[in-house]
Amino acid sequence: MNKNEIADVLLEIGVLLELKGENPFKIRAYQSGARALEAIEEAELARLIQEEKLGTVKGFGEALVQKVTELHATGRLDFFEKLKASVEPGLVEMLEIPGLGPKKIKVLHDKLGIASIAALSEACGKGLVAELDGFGEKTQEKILAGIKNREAYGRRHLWWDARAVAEPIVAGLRALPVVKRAEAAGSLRRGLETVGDLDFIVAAEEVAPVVEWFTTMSGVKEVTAKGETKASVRFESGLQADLRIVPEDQFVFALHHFTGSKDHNVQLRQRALARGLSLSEWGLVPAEGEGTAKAKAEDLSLRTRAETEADLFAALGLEFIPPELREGFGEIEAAEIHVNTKSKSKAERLPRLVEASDLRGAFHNHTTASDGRGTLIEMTEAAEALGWEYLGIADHSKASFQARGLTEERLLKQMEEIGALNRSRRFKTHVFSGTECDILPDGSLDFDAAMLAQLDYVVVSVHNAFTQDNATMTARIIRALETPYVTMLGHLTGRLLLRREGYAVDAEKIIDAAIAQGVAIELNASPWRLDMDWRLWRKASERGLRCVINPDAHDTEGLTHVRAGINAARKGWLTKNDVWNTRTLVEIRAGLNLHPSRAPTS
DNA sequence: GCCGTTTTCGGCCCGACTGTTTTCAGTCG
Repeated sequence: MNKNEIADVLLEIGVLLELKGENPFKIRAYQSGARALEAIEEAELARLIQEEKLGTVKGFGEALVQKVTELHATGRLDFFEKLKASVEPGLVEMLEIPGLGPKKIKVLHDKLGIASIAALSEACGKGLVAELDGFGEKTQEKILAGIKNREAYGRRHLWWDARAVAEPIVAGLRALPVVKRAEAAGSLRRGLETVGDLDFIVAAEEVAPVVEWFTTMSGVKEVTAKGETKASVRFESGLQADLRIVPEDQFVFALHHFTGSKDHNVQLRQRALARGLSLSEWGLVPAEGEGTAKAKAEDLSLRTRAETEADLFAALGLEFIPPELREGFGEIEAAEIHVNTKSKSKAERLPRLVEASDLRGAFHNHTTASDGRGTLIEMTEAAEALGWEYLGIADHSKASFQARGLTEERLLKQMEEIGALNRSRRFKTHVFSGTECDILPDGSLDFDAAMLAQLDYVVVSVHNAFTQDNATMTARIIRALETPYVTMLGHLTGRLLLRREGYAVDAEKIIDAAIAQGVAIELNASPWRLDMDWRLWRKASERGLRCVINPDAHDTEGLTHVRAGINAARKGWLTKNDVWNTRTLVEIRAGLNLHPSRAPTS
């Protein structure tokens, strides 16, 4: 079993133990074990198990070492099988209903024999749930509403779509006269690829006008809560938005708290405690002494002052941690301020993250020649408007028939057009001639070497036979990477967020092959791809993998998707130096090793 | 189940909200 599969088992064990009413700290141990596992590389895990050193990794004690070792070797775990058999599968699903946790589910199961959402819905309809001890009419109604909402709005939303909703709201809040500060928090601010709901934190002199504006803004379908300090609304799309209003001197603490992630917050609070401080959304105060943290936070003399999040981190001996890194994947250790920073290796320090303004172009873009909706001229014009020094055109190859893939003849014709456009000097942006060449099911390419050699660069991607097994697909892609003239691999897994799982691949083997061949892997910035996943980039980049952020644009608007790619790159700890298309035109030309017939004209 | 500059036991992040309750348990973020 590979490490991700093992991590999934540990998480599932956590859920099952929760339903059994186990000690919450035991459950947390399984969850943090799963998280720690995700941060280890496959080969590293194999080595640790082989050398019996897994126990030296934080979070793995005797019990987890034994379980992980067994899963790794045999793919089976007796403890897990027995546990699974002892819990009705329908109960797991019931956890997804808001307001229902393990305790209530246990009562429902023990007293009414309910073991599925359907049975629960029926029991609520008959009024049986309201009669249980600890339940009531309100709870019953809330459960019914939760079941209905789950069907209607149970899904997450693309970061790109959520951002489009959130940006005007932040602008609108800031424009209110009583508002001092306003920010979007939550997973949106962390740049996560999908977002559950929106969180807005506002510092204001008066609450009522802010709540009024928020609950009556356009697009609001339903006001789900409206109180003294907060309000919640739901939009037509099903997206929910929460507003929290705090006094100005608490703004930074609330913003940090609601930006999360949960793991990051837990770790930061532990760090605070180790320094005799208590951190909450109210402030940073001494942990010792009388009264709650909230009460102490109201005493200005006790509270650490923070104008910015940087102040908050500094009070805990840390550099500012950009929101994108706050996932609990080692950012706090990396942010520790050492008197002698040379005592930390590069990998242990907080990186200076790549920024949107660092990009000077991109390589994977389509035109009307294949399935794009912008012409070569339109796309170049748009790239110039973005200030790009270069634009790579990589239309589909002939095997992608459904996308009007180009034959050799059509591709040669397009190369001539691009050459003519460059020579005309109509645009400041230089256009590179490339292809998004299909990787055929056996790993050979859709164009032969003679054709590929004439291009400025070659992107290779999988567009068919998605159902091949992991080993076949991995070998297929590696064979393609080993073909001469290949510059970069397109979308590693072919996933479509919230719609389709990626095809099965061994990402680490492919990364190794790419590094060995000096081939780049793309970070496909299309908001519904963001593939290769940010969770893989940090390690891959440390090992020397070259990243290219490509929008995979199918129209002029699509070029702006690089912003989503920048987000993902930042979440993957990438610096400007790690991303190839931050290089200048001159550097890129040198790096492409262009065919003599296509030598630069300037 | 994990962990230790109070170390082999007794802790484990913190607080709000909700609904059901007369003092709090469960859930959520």
